[in-house]
Amino acid sequence: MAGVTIRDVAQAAGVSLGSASRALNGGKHVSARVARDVAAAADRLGYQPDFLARSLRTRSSGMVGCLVSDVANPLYASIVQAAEARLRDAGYLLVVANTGNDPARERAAAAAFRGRRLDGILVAPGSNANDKTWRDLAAGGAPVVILDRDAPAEDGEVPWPSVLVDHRGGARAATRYLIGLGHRRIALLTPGARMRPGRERIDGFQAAFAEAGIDPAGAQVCVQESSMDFAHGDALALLGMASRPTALVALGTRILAGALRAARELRLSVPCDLSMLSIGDTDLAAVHAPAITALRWNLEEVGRAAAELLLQRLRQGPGSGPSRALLPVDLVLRESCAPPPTI
Amino acid sequence: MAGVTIRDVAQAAGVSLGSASRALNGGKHVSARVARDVAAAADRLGYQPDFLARSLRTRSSGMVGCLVSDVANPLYASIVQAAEARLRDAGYLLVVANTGNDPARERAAAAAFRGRRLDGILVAPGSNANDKTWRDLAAGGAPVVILDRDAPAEDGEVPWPSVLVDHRGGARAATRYLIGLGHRRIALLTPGARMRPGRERIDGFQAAFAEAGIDPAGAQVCVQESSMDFAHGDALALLGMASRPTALVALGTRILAGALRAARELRLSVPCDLSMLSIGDTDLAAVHAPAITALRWNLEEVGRAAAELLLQRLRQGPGSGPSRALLPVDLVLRESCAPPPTI
DNA sequence: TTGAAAGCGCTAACAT
DNA sequence: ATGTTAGCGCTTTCAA
Repeated sequence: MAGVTIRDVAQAAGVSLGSASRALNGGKHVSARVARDVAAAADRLGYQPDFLARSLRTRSSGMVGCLVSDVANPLYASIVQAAEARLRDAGYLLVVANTGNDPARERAAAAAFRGRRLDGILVAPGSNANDKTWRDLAAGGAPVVILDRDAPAEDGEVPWPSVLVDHRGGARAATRYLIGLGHRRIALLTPGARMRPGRERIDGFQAAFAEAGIDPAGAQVCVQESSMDFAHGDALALLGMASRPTALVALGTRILAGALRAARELRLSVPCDLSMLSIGDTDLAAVHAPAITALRWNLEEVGRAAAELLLQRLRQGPGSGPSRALLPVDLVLRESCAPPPTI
Repeated sequence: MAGVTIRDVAQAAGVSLGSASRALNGGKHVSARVARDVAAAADRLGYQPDFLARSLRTRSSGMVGCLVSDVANPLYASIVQAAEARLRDAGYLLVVANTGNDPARERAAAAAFRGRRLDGILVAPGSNANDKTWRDLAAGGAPVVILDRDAPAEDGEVPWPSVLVDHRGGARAATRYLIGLGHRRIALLTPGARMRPGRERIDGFQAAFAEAGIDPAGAQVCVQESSMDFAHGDALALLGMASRPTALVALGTRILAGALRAARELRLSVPCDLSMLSIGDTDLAAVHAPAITALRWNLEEVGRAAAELLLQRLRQGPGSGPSRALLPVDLVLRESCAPPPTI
């Protein structure tokens, strides 16, 4: 059952090695009789082609790598899931590696990927520390698609294919909405100001204030790691201030949860005393009472678009097809935002 | 930079191909001078070994496959994450495939894994439909570790290595706790009665009733898919009954969320009117107000233990080391359970 | 210890 | 259209 080579099939079918190979693959330049006999023999013997050997010849492994900081993060999990689905349909296997945003681990993974001849890479770099690594990988012939991160600096050549989420537009719309409700002091709680998503959010947040011609001092940016305890402390401090923010915009599950807890402890009712807006439409936001108004973007679409961009290059070569996908962010109106209390 | 073969290294170091290979690997039967020269040459040329070619010889790819229904499910995401971490430390790459519990996709993935010569497999089968597939895989020399599922029937040979979670014990403890609080009508909302986790939970749930000598009619088992809308409808129906359950035990995020929403709509306050207990300690359970009492088990440990079981077999051969890990389930007491209302 | 040579299973170029 | 042959890059005999 196992260990049946194409040789055995050829022999059993009474044809040469080459004919068997041709019959098993495209089927071009093969007579009907040979095709039939080979197929029959392969079937009878339970022949399973050895992709490894094939890869060694064709210099293509039929595998794609995915490099993110942590697949257990729901943000990435959906991306990986969607990318895998699309790639599997195209016959590729997906290799995942968690980097924890550690440049050394990123490099190690890149080396492992190259050594296994992975055909392409989906990556969300944790910094620009490894720009050279990605450039080498791409130069080595494996297309690299960037996931919602800044692309490495150009060589003046083709742009890096990347899937970007319009965090800036989202933050701007959310802030504009709150300003429209009458809020003048709003705090943004987000992690990672160094990475694209955080930076763009802060940018959009501040842009909305500027556009509205409102005192920018009311736009509090509170950068922090994505931990509930930190968020809780920060929110507590923020809401304890003399002229406290009347609205909070908080990322994801942990930070949002910390902020909600702080509001509860301070006996601030949402949305009467405090408006709350979630960046990312998590289960928590949807289920909380009151339901939290949220910024939403399509995570599956990020993975799918990234896979698509990669497949395009895998089939048509580098530089083919569109090189960027920009995904919109929507504002989902719920019950957690209201005009600020009149003090 | 790229395309440097071991040949080039040997030539640059002025030694034979074989010597270079020996020097680059174990370094046994190699003189100090050769070792030094080869290392220097490899370094200077930026030699990157080709794992594919090596694999073809050694019949080992340095990769492990992981087959689950959906990596985006937080339950699996953490397992994958932890397994990847452990396997990476051991030099393996992790290939993931989502099966959606579809037997055909499971078989396709198994074939792809075998074709790529993956060294081992971590799998959570969606049914017993593919027992033969797993058996073939194992017979082909790739150890198969089962993740919290029923193992395929034995051949009378070595038992399948598997990592099991004590869902039965957990459900029993939770139910016992609710009974102790005075509840006599409790509903269990869980998906997948056909799979091990659901079956064991139902088992433990009913066992607790039997032990306590309570009318088993009070133990409502409500099997359903893991969707918020379904759960919401089911919970609504359940709580609208004349003698409604006074406590709900609900799985994970979606079902729990649906149940919570139903309770809110019915103006049933938790825990005064209705006790709520979560199977799985999700963010939602921890963050909800009131915080939800939950059954918790260590997902990372599932992945880590599975990787450990696999590595054991990869290194020592099949049948070596322990073949089962049984992980405990703890009851985390919070604020969502109280004695039933006196009607 | 070292070099030469075989071969892992396959595809592709070259004959026929 | 088919058979033959030459590798892909590496490890591993087998001699020396």
